[in-house]
Amino acid sequence: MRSPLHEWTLEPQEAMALQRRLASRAERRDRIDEVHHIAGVDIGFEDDGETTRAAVVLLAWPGLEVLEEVVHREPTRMPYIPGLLSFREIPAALGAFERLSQRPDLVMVDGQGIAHPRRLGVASHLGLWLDLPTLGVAKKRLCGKHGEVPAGRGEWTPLIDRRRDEDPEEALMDEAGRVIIGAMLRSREGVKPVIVSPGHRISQATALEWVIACLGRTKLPEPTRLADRLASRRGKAFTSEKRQGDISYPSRPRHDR
DNA sequence: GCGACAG
DNA sequence: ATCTTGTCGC
Repeated sequence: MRSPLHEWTLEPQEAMALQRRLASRAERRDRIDEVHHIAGVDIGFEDDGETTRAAVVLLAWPGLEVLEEVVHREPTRMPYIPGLLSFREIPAALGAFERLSQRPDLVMVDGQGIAHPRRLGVASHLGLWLDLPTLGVAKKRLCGKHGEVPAGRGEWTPLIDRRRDEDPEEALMDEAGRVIIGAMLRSREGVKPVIVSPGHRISQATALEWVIACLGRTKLPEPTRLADRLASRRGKAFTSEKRQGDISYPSRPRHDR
């Protein structure tokens, strides 16, 4: 997948064309080895968006202890355009992964996997570049429809979309020819559901299983929650470079997100 | 033509 | 995403 021809600064039209080509290579079937390490990824911005800050947290499975964390900063290359998010966030994410001492067996990304108009959300795109199993955990919907989401923790409802650039071999379709692109998961009672969708080398069912397995008492699963905190300016004063081992964080009263 | 629109 | 204080509830 790694190709020097893949420019990260592209015109919207070119970026969309590239997404269509890459989407056909994103696998929706499980191709995961034994999971011992799970990584959480999230991106933040500084200086009015001039700088992109990528955070990666490596956790042990089972146990979810934090083994390593990396924060990487670099100049932002593209503006935010709905549907083209990966081109803006992935370069920095790759920089952070290069500094990680070991490759995880599964990566959880803040954003969509295939729950995307062209079936290539940031989680899918990143998975192709890293050639690792990835899944997306998003807080908001990009496309697709769904019914009411059950109230109980761990319950979910499928996120359905009309058929678009689908690969009949991999797509999960219903009798009406529509596609299941993700799941609206109630990760916590009384809180808006998160959207879980496969990124690369993982199925919808397995993606959901892993997210549920990594759920704590908060809305976001541990990998994404920790990466989110690290990438957010909340951790700014404490995330100068890279740290390892057991780390204690200053706990501030927060309620959501 | 009129909304919707990840982070 | 980011800018921001207090406030409500487990």
